[in-house]
Amino acid sequence: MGITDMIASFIHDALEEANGVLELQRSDLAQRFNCVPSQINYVMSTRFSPERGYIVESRRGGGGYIRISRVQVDRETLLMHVINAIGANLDETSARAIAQNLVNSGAIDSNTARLLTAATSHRALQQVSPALRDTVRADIFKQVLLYAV
Amino acid sequence: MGITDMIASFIHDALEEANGVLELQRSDLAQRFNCVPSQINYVMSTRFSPERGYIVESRRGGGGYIRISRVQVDRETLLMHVINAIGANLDETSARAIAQNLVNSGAIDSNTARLLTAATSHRALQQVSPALRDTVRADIFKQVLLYAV
DNA sequence: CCTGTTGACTTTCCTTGACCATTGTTGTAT
DNA sequence: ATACAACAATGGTCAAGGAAAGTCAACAGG
Repeated sequence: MGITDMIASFIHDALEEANGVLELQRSDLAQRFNCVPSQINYVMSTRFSPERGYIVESRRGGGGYIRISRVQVDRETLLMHVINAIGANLDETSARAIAQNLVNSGAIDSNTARLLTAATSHRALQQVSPALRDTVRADIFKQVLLYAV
Repeated sequence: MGITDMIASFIHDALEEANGVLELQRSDLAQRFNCVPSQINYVMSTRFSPERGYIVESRRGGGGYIRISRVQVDRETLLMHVINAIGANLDETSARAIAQNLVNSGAIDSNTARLLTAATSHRALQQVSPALRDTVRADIFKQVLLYAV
C-alpha cells in the first residue's frame, strides 16, 4: 500500500473517532508519515473531495490547520433515526446535544442548529407548564427536523 | 489558538457583557496578553472591522482609549421592531404572514422562515392548551428571531 | 499512460519592533 | 494669571520576518 492510501486510511479512522469532523496540521501529518507536506494536498484532493462526501476547509499562516468534515449522504435516513430516537419527551440539554451532533454529522448547518436551539429553549417555552414542557419541546424539535431541514 | 484569536475572543465576550459598547486601553490589553501593543491594532483591523459589523474609535495621549461598538444593522432594527410589534400572542395565520413579510423584505432567508413556520405550527404546539397556544407561539417566534440576528 | 511522489516557489496570516502622532501635565518666564 | 516649552502618556503605521498551507511541474514506477 502506498503512502497516499495509508494517510487516507489514517484520516478515515480519525474521522470516525472524531464523529465526522477532524482538524489537523498539514506539516504534522506529513512528518508522521515521513513525506513532504504537499503530499497531504494530494491526499485531500484525491480521497476527501466533495464528490466523495467530504468538505475540506483550511487556514494558512501561524496556527494554520486543515479541517475535514464528512458530509452525511443519507441525511434523510439519519434524520428519521434521530426523530424516532427522540421519543415523546426531550429536555433542553439533550436538545442542544442532538442539535450539535446533527451539525457534526453534516445533517444541518450551525445556523439551523442555533435557531432550533432557540425555538426549544426554556425562554421560548417558559409559559408551558413544566409537566408538559419536554413533550412540547420534542414535538417542536421533530417538526422542525421534518419540515425545515 | 494564536494570540490574535484569544484577544478577539476576549473582546467579543467583554462586548457581550457590556451590551455592545466597550472601552479599553491598548497597552493594558497588550500587557494582559503579553504581546506588543500593535498586536491590538492587528486584532482590531482583522476582527472588528466595519465589514464585520463593528466601529472602532480611539484617542491618543493621556487617558487615551479604544472604543469598540457593535453596529446595529438595518436588518437588526427591523427585526427588533417586528419583535416588539408581535406582543404577547400570535395566531398561526399571522405567524405565517409575518414570516413571509420578513422574507420579502430580505430580513430573513426562506430557510429561516420555513423553520419558523414549522416550529410555530399547530402540529408542533398540539399539546399546549388552546388557551396558551398563541402565547407560546409568540414566545417561540420572538426567540427564534432574536437568534436569527 | 496513469497514479503517486517530491520539492521549489507562492500566498496568506500572524507577530514583532522601530518610529510617528496626538493629548495631557507640569514648570517657568512674563 | 497666561503663554509657552518640555515631558509624559497614550495610541497609530508600516515594514520585516516567521509560520503555516497552496500550487505546479518534473520525475518515478507499475
